[in-house]
Amino acid sequence: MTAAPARLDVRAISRFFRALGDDTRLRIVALLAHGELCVCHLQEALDLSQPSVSRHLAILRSAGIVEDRREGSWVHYRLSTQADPSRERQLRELVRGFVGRAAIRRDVERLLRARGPGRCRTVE
Amino acid sequence: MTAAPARLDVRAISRFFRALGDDTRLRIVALLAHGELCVCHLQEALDLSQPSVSRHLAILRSAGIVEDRREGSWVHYRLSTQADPSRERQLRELVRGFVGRAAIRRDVERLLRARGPGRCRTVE
DNA sequence: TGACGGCATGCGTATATGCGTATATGAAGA
DNA sequence: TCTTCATATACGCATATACGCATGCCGTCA
Repeated sequence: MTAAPARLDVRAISRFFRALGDDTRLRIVALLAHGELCVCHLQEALDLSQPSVSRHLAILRSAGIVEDRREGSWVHYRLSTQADPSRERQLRELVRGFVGRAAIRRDVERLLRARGPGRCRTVE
Repeated sequence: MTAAPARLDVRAISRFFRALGDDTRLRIVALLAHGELCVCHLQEALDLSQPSVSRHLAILRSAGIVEDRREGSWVHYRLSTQADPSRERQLRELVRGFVGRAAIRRDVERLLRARGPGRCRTVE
């Protein structure tokens, strides 16, 4: 009945899309579509500075697109399940459009070459 | 084989999402989900200045989300069919999440109250 | 406890974006 | 042609965002 929730509704949706409206963050989502990754792996796959990766992850997190999980020194990020079914479908559709595509193949190759699908530096 | 198309690919997708990452533009998409509308109707439904509406429409147009059609003095906008099937599903999913929701009901009411579903000022 | 590593954040700067005002464009009519 | 109306765009300003650099925080381990 009130107008407040409607506006908040739109704002949450626009924030969702705005978070996805950036090349780097799309590449992050594409990488996380392959599974959980720690920040250091993302950093190497994306070939970006650590603060840059961290901030992009913060934006994705505040938009509810990713979740983090601490394990020792490392923080692992993964795509989070969307509470709103519509947004869940949006995200799945995006991921579906990415996986296997050439768009971010280079990132995935760099990821695998640098570290492999295992854990962080401890594995070496 | 080249890296260029991949990067362009990501850029086109990010531009698509960035265009949707704004409250006003989401409201426009929601209104256009009901059918074709001219700029003056959008302006009244959104209660925004004419240049503002025009600029947002230009952004949506350059992102390939809307198309325009000139009819006399008026320009009618409608949601455009996406060439990429994934983006087509994205857009449909967004629209589906909007229609009938409270989020933009106020806009639609204002639209109908001001002009009705017919043509522009000529009808008066 | 002190050193180190992984990650987050504060800060300054460059750039991008949104909005209001004024103006240009383009079509229709007097 | 001159005017008017609908729409688009140029410009200036305020704000938001992205990035590099430095630093802070918090775990682990010696």
